[in-house]
Amino acid sequence: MEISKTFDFKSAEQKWYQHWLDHKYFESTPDHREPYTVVIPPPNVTGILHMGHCLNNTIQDILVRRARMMGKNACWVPGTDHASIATEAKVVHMLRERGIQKSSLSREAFLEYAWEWKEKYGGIILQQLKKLGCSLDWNRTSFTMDPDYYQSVIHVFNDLYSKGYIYRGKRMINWDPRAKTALSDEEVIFKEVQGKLYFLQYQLADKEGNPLPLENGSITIATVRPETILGDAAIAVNPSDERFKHLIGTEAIVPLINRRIPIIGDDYVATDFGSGALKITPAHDMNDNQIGIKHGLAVYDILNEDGTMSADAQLYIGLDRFDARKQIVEELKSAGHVVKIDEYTHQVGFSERTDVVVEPRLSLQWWVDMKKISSPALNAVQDGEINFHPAKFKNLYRHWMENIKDWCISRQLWWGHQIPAWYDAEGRYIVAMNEDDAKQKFSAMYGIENPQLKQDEDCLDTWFSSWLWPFEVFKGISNPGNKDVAYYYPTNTLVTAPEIIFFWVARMVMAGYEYMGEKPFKDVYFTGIVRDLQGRKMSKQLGNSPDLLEMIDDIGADAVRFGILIASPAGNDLLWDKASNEQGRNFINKIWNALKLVQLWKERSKPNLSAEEMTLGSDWPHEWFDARLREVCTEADQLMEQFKLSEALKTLYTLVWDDFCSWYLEWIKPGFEKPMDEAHLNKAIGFFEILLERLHPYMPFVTEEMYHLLRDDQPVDLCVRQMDASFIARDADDAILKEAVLLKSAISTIRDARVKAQIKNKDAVSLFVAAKDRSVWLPIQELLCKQVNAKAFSFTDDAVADSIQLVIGGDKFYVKADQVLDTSIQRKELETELAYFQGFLESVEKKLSNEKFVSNAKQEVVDMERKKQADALNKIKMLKEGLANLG
RNA sequence: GGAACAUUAGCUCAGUUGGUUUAGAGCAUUACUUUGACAGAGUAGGGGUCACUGGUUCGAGUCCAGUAUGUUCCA
Repeated sequence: MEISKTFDFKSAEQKWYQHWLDHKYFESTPDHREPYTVVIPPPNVTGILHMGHCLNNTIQDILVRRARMMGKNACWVPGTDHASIATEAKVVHMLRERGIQKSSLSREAFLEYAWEWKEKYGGIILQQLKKLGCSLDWNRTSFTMDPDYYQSVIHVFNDLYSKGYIYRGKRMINWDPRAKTALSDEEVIFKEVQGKLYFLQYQLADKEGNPLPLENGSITIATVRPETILGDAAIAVNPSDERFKHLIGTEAIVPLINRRIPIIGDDYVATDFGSGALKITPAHDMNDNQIGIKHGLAVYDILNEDGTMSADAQLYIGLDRFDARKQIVEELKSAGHVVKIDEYTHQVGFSERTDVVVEPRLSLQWWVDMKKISSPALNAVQDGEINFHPAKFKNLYRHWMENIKDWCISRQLWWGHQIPAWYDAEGRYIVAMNEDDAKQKFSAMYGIENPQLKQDEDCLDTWFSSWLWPFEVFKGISNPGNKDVAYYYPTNTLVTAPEIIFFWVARMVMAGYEYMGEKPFKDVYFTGIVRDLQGRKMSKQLGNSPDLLEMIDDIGADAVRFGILIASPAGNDLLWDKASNEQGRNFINKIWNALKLVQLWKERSKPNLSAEEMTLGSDWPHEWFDARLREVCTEADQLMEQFKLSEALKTLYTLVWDDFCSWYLEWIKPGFEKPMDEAHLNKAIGFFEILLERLHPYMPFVTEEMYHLLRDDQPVDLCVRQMDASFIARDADDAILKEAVLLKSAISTIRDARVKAQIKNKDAVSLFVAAKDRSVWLPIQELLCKQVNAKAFSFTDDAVADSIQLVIGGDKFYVKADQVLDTSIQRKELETELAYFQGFLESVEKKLSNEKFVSNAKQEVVDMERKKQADALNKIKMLKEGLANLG
């Protein structure tokens, strides 16, 4: 068959992915085999494929394809996350383009648009994963807002509530005073703002709490929001601060409203910022709120929903916060409280939606009491029931789990799972599965017939649904104990990014134990963050993320997979560069050319060659490659077990490029215009198939294509070919591996000597060996001569005149050419080498003459040093002889 | 502010309980050779006081302490 000059990835990718789908290779149903289950970290339904996905899903595909070829029932479940914030933003954007305001719509109408958007644009990313070659079981595609999934989320909320694990509580949130809504942290955009830092003087109070005149002492605080002093509950100083230490326990007076507030000590206060004294406003600052809780301070909420001053502020009631700021500064100035005003640049949060300054504000939210469900999840990782790769994340996980904070699960959004709580007009509420259930429960609890109830407007945090993912994709909650969940759960490996270890991984572990009584996965592989060459995280904002689909189109999915993986050390971030794709493409080109060579041989092959036709008599190269293949595959398997995917691929890369292409194929190559022995050829094809099989999980398309080109009657597709476990299990033959090491080094050394002595390639040389053990050279002498263009090989006991002397494997080698040798380069080489060994010998002898070393070090270490000494001495002797021999 | 992790050749990284030929690989780079599988291949070379400062030890890239820098997560 005619083979194209290069691999045509475009047609191959299209052809083989469809072929695999047609043959249902990716579909899994429970059977007698051991399952290997992976659930995809569901990408946002709004998402498009970027480099992070590429890395993450390439790794999963490698694991899944490998498991499939190793006799497991591999099941990789695809799906998407409804991503409430991101999706709602997209929908709002779409509506705006159509001239519709979200606020003008009812919840139902808005959700209709949202579903319309989801059906039309959602899940593009799943189609893109096909381009990458991902072997997902598409029949199992899940979505976190599928009807069953939705019900399961509601069920879990009810269940946790009834167990007392969910409660309502006040929390500081980001408030958008224009939209009159809470914002998630992700919706707050921080901008650097040139503002003013006001230094304000508070009078101190006497024992009765009456203000002392300013001349009798005062305390100065610094603030950028002077209007908030109306909400002050305390002044805090650092207890180690000599300037203020003595004031702790006394009181100060809030200017203008004359509120008495305590002066407290807290380590939180930075002594070198502002004046060193910090006003505490628990209702309007995140950190102040924490300090307020810690010290049991009063809370004065001075702002209304729309950002105007509230009655609690006492002054400027109904005035906008910024107007209030201007006025209060003037009043404070005239009352003599302003010490100075500095220019000050700081970060201010703005609403992504309305671009107004966000106010921190206290509000009622739903919470999960994490301490109640976290302990099995902590233990599972500590005890190695679940393994993290790399293990360093275990510490991070433990630290977080031991200091776990309650989880705020309500979000002021519509797209998502609506919180299943119903309220009456008086604010009494009930948690239930649905409205009827709620009415019934409410009547029973409060003794009210036919209550008028309204469901909570908010929806649940997206993670409150995705933490059920590993079992709910198998309907573990909506259809408990079904065949699928029993078979596939717990899953095997989760591949995800370390930044969501708390948001997602830890919570899945908790949910797994809470609802399945069992861990959700055995291993967690954390990928690195993909960065550009400047070390910046790849992101949409920076625009430094390459267009993945364009890249696949350009260079092929296999090259992209190779490129991202080879650059990806286990657990470290990777600096990705287009050049690694090129390395992938070059590698594909290399194996493609190996195929072309084998194809060429096929055309010239015949059985039972005559003596003249034969280039190579022995089977030695095949025996060696067989042993080498097993040795390297074992090594690669071990690396895979340790989740060192990148290194495993490097190992196979070297096996193919060096051992197979550079050595093995060269060794069995027939002489110019000579035929190929059919038996040799079949051996080579057999090895080639195993190499393709090993590479398939990493580069599925090119390997499948080549596998079929290698033999047109393949009994199965490579995608589902089963790796021969017994092949690997056999121990590699050590003797032949050692012979090969000797052969390779002999070839390299002699080739080097030929170059240095400027012997032309076509000029044959004669080899003489003064061997201590002649038998080691016998099996490899034929190949050695073939590879270095030697016409004769003989043993000798004496030095050979006018030759180049080399040392290979401890034996003296003489290379003799027919023409006069240029020995100048050779001489220089020998002298450099001699200097090296003399320096080396010196360092070894220094060590050995150190009595403390000889008496304290382990015997074997000392012996090793003695051996080094002896070897070096021997080497030096031979080098000197070599120099003498050059004349 | 707290915590975790990292720092080894131009780049990306290995380096297992401290000793295995005066630090290894891939990519990149340079020189030479070759052009009958190879948008190339072969051979060789250059390039590192293993971030810094101390300490433990006969011996430290490896262990300990501190410093610096970077990254991430949490505030």
